[in-house]
Amino acid sequence: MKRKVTLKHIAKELDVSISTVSKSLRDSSEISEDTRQKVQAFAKLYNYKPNLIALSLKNKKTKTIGIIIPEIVHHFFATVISGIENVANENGYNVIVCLSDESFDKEVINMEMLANGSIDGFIMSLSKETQQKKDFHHISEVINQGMPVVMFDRVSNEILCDKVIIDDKLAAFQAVQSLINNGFKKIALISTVDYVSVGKLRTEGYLQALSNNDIEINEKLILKIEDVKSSADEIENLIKNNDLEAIFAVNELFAVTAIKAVIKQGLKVPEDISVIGFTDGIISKYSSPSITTVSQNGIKMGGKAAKMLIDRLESEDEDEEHYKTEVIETHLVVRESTPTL
Amino acid sequence: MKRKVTLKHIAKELDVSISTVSKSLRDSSEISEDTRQKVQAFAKLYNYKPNLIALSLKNKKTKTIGIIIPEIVHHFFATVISGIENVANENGYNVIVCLSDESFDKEVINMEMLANGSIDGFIMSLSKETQQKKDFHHISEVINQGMPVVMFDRVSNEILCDKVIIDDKLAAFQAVQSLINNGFKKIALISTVDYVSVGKLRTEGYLQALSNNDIEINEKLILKIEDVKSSADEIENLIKNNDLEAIFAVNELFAVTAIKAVIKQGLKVPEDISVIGFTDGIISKYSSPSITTVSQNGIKMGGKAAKMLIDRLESEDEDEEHYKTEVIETHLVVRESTPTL
DNA sequence: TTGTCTTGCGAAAACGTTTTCGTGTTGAAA
DNA sequence: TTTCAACACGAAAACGTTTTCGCAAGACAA
Repeated sequence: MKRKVTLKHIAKELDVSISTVSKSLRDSSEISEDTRQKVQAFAKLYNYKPNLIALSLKNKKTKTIGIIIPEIVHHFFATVISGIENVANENGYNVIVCLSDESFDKEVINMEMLANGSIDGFIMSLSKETQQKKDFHHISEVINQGMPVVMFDRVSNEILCDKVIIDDKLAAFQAVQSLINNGFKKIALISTVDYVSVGKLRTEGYLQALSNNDIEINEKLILKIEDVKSSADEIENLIKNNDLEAIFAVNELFAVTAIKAVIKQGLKVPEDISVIGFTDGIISKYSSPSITTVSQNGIKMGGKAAKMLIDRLESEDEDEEHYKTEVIETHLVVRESTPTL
Repeated sequence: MKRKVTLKHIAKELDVSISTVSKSLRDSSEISEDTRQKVQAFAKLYNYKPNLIALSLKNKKTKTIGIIIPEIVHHFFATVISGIENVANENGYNVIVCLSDESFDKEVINMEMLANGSIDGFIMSLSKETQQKKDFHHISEVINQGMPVVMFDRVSNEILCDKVIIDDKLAAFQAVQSLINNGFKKIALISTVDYVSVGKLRTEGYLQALSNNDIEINEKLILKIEDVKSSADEIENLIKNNDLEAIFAVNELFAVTAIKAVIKQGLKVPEDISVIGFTDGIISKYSSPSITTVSQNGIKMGGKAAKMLIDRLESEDEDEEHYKTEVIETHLVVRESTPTL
């Protein structure tokens, strides 16, 4: 077991100073050709690699991006990480991932932990609890210390920083409009509780589409799921008690659960009831029937977020306070759960 | 924008030495009650938090675990990360995630990068390319430098280190045996190419089950998928050209693709053909029909791996060379794609 | 001989900690 | 009065870098 070799070791071995070694390795013109070659050869032989922690301390830069997301066993968030990682790597950055588990406290703890020197900037999506409490002090504190933050998907207007989102309302609107274009009028909505920002926006899109087409809004057709565990039963009741033509679900899980419920009633998708979901993940693709859904490109979102963060990190001129919000375009992926137009 | 406050700032402001500040904050008995309180009050007021990078450099410990996996948009790997993160967090560790993208080169680069001080130890699963090349020098090098490595799932016998696996062969054997118990004899296998260690082992389990029950092995019923893109067609042909009773697939994707192919042939699952998959992920759960599958508990695997790594990191006594391989138990989750027993 | 310029290298500071050791001041015991 | 311990604190080293500055030796010109 040979320990890692440092500049000091090399210096001692070659009987020169640490400075000389450092300069030699960085091809400084201060050092004679002779010495330089000798040092470089030795360093290569012993596989010298500079200690990144020491560099971080010296440069006050870690070349590491902190990611804080609610969960990772979730197709969308996984794709976002993948997108971030890609762009980060291309630019010589690593990513350190923390999970808030939808908990406010864990989000705060993780942020404070990482903010103490471990990373150069954050990319994050709010936990449900944080959105509910509307307490963002931990985030503004970090921003105040001069550490850039990029938020994605679950963002808040109360925080000034760069953001990457999709136009949830518009996307939902378009999805519901496509159902209306198919001649459907009795369209149910399966959404989340309102404090989840994206759930709320997608609900707004649904309402907008109906009212734009002079379809009366029927509260009985709107289901807001609080607890995922009981969602299957609630959805079954929704279908049983209403003579539906179509269902718009704000995520994949609700969509596939709806389809299973429809089938359980002895009805067929899409012949009897059409279903559109949100997020083009594994489930939508491999469900039977496969699910027509709004695709939100997580890879692109993550990539964009990483790019924005790195740009800000590497722009010397502190042209701050000029925050941008990027909107990633969505589109409807038509599959088997809706009639083909 | 107030910069982070350091010991030096506090020392200057209170007109004492840095040592005094440090000791005060650590409640050293060397410092008078008076000074201690003064310093602590000031530190609290200015929200002092020690710089973790400086601590890492001093202590030669980063309290960070490096994870290297082939991909993250993959339910199993995501659950493993989740399991690791959980245990790591409980023990005051962070995790830094790198993706090899199934590429040997990326795996090497990522490892070398992290090995230079950024982390205390690795948890990893081999990329396909690495398994194919059988080149593990980057891993043994790291181990040689005294950095502990824990491998999971895709491991290699050529590397001596702690490992966490499932008994792939046994699990596959049991799955196929359960099909045989149902009276099936014409059982197809959909597997990966052999250099993927788990694919190979699961194939062995399949073969073992057949031969244990004196069922002749029919090479035509064994499909080894090289390229995922063409898998759907290959699987369709397999089903079309053989009068199958059951299918055992070595992963979720192959299982769900098989089901779709069966349905496309106008046949029914499980009435005409039964299907068993491997890995209890999103797909198996939400497919229609839902899929009977071998569950490999990723959370548990990740948690175990993290525990093994942390134990090794924190055991002062270097009782090395005493590596363990933990086997996580699996079990068959029976769902709709097989007859109920 | 003196002064100046280059070349080649080393000393030291800096990043932010912790910790060991040294030291000056008290107060009390001898 | 002297001696010694206890107390309270500071100086400095250490972790591994990079970089600024200084310095010695030699070359060369005046």
